[in-house]
Amino acid sequence: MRQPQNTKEHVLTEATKLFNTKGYKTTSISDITTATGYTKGAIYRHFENKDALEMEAFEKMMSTVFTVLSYRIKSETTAKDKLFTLLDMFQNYITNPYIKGGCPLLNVAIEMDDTNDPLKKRAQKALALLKSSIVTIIENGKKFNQVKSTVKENLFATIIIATLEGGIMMSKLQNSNTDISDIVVHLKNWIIKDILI
Amino acid sequence: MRQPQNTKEHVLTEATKLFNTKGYKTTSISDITTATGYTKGAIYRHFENKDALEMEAFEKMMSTVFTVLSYRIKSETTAKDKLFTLLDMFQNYITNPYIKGGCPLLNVAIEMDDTNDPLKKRAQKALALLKSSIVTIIENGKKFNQVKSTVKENLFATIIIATLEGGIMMSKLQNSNTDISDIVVHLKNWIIKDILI
DNA sequence: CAATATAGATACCAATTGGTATCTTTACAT
DNA sequence: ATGTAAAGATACCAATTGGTATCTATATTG
Repeated sequence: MRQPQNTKEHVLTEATKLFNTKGYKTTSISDITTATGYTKGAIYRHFENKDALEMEAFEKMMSTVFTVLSYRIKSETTAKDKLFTLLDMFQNYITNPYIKGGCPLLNVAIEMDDTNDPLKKRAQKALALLKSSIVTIIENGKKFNQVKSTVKENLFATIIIATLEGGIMMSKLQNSNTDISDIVVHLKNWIIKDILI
Repeated sequence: MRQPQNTKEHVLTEATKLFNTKGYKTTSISDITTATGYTKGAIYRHFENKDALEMEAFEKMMSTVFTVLSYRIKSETTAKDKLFTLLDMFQNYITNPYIKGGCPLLNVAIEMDDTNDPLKKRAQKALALLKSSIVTIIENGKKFNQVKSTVKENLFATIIIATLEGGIMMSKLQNSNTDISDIVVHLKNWIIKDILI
């Protein structure tokens, strides 16, 4: 009864780390008890079951990342600055990680193969949200004559996300940041050359 | 004693399917016994342990894919045709899969977090091989005046792979082929516009 | 200060895990 | 046809899995 809210947060924080590095299904409850120092009894008081813990952990990661992301994007005024901020955040997420283990979205997308997995459905929503925020930047950029009218916003968003996520995969596999860094530079050059007016 | 070679191949084939969809660590030996109809005794006669099975399964996937890939690339003469063939093969691997579950390289890269995991090391080699075959295409393309001399072959290879793999991830997450298809079209246009002479 | 509700610890559960020892069956060489 | 060696089946193992029932300790409310 000491600080239940604190306990839950602590469990969630450690579980998040483990899920994003070891994987969701391969992280056991006892992995979490040893990481937190709490017992099963404590964990199951705060989470109905392991699935619920997984979901809350993923949701925590996404919400923190999207909160910062949307704040930073709103702080910028031009389409260029908004896009570059987004790219920088992706790069920074890998080179100077707040949570280790790479992109949570990518990790869930690869680990969950079952179409009906609630976690997969949640990840689909997250991807859609990320995509739509890029689409919005382009749409507004067109309005204010900062982005070429020929740019297809949906395709653009797809390419940006795919290239970043692929770069994250390569960096993760090779334990090196060069790939994701090179890719961000390339995407910036491409945006300047072919996207912006 | 019926057909030991056949049995091993059968086990390997089913294990491969399971590993590439369910995941390596989350696929149990009994998953494989039910998929093949064989018993544990049969499996452990052909494979020293589960790790060895995982490794052989991954190696099988990579070797078949690289065999076809290098054959097809060699069949083409120009840098453009070689690159387009490679892109088409990636797209086809997803839209009309020989093995379901997406790219084996991507799957292993995300699932294996332990740097010393032999499977991860094997995947690193596979990525290096894929990269080098793209680099070679560009190098030869330059020699024969088909590719702009300003193209940085290593960066080019990184971008191609990252974008493809990211597209595969997106298609896998959304159970749709539109992303990977759109991305292949985009990469072809980019190659024509900025890479080829 | 006492009563109550609840956070967390302990001890268990059946099911499943990777793995092994052993038994049976089958193909093939003699 | 028969003996042998290897292929595969059966039956087990300890360890671990997610989960639960219950017990204890503690913070808050009256």
